[in-house]
Amino acid sequence: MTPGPAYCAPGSGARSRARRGEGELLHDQILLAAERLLIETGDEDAVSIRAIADAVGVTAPSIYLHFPDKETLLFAVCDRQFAMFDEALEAAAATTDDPLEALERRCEAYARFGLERPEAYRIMFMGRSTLVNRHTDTVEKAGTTAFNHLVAAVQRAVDAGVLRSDVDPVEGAIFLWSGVHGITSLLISLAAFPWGDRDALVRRLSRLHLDGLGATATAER
Amino acid sequence: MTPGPAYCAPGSGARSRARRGEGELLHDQILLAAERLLIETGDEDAVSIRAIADAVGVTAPSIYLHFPDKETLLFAVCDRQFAMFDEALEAAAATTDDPLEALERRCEAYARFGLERPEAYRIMFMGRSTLVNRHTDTVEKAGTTAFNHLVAAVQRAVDAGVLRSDVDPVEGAIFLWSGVHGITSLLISLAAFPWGDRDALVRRLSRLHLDGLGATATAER
DNA sequence: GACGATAACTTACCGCAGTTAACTTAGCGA
DNA sequence: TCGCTAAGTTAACTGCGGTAAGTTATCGTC
Repeated sequence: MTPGPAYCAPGSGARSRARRGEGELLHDQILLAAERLLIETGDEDAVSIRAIADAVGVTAPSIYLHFPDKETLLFAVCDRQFAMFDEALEAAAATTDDPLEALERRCEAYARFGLERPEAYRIMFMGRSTLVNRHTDTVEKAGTTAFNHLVAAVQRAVDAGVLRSDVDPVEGAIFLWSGVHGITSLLISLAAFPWGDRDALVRRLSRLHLDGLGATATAER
Repeated sequence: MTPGPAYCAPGSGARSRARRGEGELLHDQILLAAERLLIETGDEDAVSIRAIADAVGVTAPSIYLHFPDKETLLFAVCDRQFAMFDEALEAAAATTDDPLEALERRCEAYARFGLERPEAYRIMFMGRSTLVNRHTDTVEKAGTTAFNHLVAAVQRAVDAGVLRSDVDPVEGAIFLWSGVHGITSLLISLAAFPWGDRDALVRRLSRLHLDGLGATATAER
């Protein structure tokens, strides 16, 4: 919004032209530089083509040898950041045998992920639909596997009799997803609201969501 | 993102300079034109200072006689769009005497509002926190009253014995808010996801949320 | 070991964006 | 009628995403 000197780092300078057949090197360096800029500034707008090029030590048009446009580049950066998304959720769920506890830990891991990479999360899941739609492949890659895993996890909880037996696993998954996305998204955007302890809030809300699906208290609770 | 001719309408042309003391006229015309652009294009980026100025029939710098910068102008537009937000939720809740039903209708009205004004909703509740924070006054004006009303509504439901008695009204309100925001936000951003019938989905999810707060089935259910 | 094809860039430029400074014009009171 | 000043305009700045055309350096080949 506000103009002004956006990139100050005079470029690491050192970069020399890649050898023949190694043009893809720049591709990766661009991705890394853009990722670093996005994380450090926490501001999508600060990640300009020129800033990225400068950080890599190359001129702006060179970016377009490897990415068709800035949008695609940004989504590619987010794709990298989401690479471990599903794995993180699966890993969190795998830390317990209780299918209900597993769902809770999945929710907590989801929120943690979003809050650790707020700009990537915003770009992927909180953008204009016209923009997000233009990169359905990337967004689906980030979300579909995790969503299917969530559906399966809900199914397991239903099968185990710790959720109401009439819960449709897909609807239950949408319910949990929208719930945990809701709090993650609000925490990202309305950081100034008096949320109190974020982790505790996420835990309590996750538990309330599971209650909505008829969560049965298990022995150790 | 993609450059190109952003505003085609050659301006209604007709506008003539305001009389002395009536400079505020332009202020309102700018707001209205910006609002119209935002709604018609459904694209925040299409609402450029030049496009607004052109629509009003004035030159770009004139905008700055009435708004310090584009951000403030955009939030002022959203403020206008949110003017009826709380009223809409209160009106929806007032259509029933059942405090539980009232909460459901409140949730449905919330989602309906967000889906009817997606860009305003996105700017207010789904933006970068740094940006949203710069306009806390506007965002708080839009949200605080409605939130307090929600807290009171939860309290009434608890008092009526249709929600679990140990539900903290503030936490319950945050739970409902994040839940309905979650689905609203996802419907806005991930329009391509196979949600099925949106209204029905919102209703079912709202009901599930209330179940999470221990909603007791009332007679007519 | 010169040579030329071509991969890997750079230079120069376009139009649009938000914003500012300086200038002009029109209305009103004295 | 004069001059103050509110209500604008003109011209310009910098930075942005993106393109077209030119350059340079590396490589296989003769």
